[in-house]
Amino acid sequence: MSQESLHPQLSSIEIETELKKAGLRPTVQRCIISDYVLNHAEHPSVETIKTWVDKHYTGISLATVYNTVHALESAGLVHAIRFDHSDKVFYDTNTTLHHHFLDEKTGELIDIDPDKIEVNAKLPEGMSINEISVLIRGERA
Amino acid sequence: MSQESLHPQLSSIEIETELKKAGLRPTVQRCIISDYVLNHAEHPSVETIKTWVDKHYTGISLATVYNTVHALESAGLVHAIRFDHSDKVFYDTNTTLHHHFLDEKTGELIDIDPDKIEVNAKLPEGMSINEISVLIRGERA
DNA sequence: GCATTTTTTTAGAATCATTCTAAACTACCG
DNA sequence: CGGTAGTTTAGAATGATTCTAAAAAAATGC
Ligand SMILES: [Mn+2]
Ligand SMILES: [Mn+2]
Ligand SMILES: [Zn+2]
Ligand SMILES: [Zn+2]
Repeated sequence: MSQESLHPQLSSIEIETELKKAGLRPTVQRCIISDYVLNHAEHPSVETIKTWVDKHYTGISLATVYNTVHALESAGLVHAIRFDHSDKVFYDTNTTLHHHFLDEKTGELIDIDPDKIEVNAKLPEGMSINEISVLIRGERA
Repeated sequence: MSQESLHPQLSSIEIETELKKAGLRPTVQRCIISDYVLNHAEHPSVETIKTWVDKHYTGISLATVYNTVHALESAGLVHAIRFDHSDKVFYDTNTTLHHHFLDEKTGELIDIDPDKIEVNAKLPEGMSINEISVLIRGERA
């Protein structure tokens, strides 16, 4: 199974649809940012997004990048995640439960399908589980 | 097995010893802060530490709290950790590999002994594992 | 002990990520 | 059109953290 199967990419047309569905006007800025975040990036930070946007377009403000990721988050299209190795927030396109592999050499963060990781927890009495997330640190050949 | 068994507490005397062993002078400020962090707190943030310190002593600066947790971190006596639910760094006294349970009601973060959680990962070719950490979100009765 | 040197502490400034504000702009609607 | 609501924007504000440079304390050497 390829990596992409975890991240079904939306076409540019579908971006507009998703934005509208979420009650957001598909403005030119939102479409550009959302297309990058939802279709082309993996776990980007706001800085990553802004850098990409600046390289490909002109005049999109940092405030709009923040506004847009917040809007996408409220719409449930991305999740905000944090890791020990950075003080930045990363945005995860994959909003279904999954795990992560952090390549400690490159800093790359890779999704791991939940059925690739089996977790068996014997918790103390009275602890109920809502969600389990696993972070594996390692290296890729 | 009690929670404490995961966090062998050092006596106040041992704090001085640990600081010296790490090449740090056991100054009064460092002893106070380190005793709180290593013996009495669990996963405190700098804010938590400063608040506690201010309540029990006078004239210890925020800069010294930062300096001290950084010194403890360099000495390997604590680990810095971050979670999705907060933009603050938390300091973990338990420097051996272990997992965490986050009580989503109270925000409390509880250590889970690694032999209470079994993880079985089938990673793609070429990914080697250095470390696995599990975060369980849920509620305590 | 006292002078010298080194380490530590400190207040406040600086930085960095993020959020807020308020004004300019754009889209939609009657 | 003209009004209204939604959006973008620059820059200010905030909050966590780091830096700076000077004062204080501790160690060292006579
Ligand atoms: Mn990034
Ligand atoms: Mn705290
Ligand atoms: Zn992911
Ligand atoms: Zn812990």
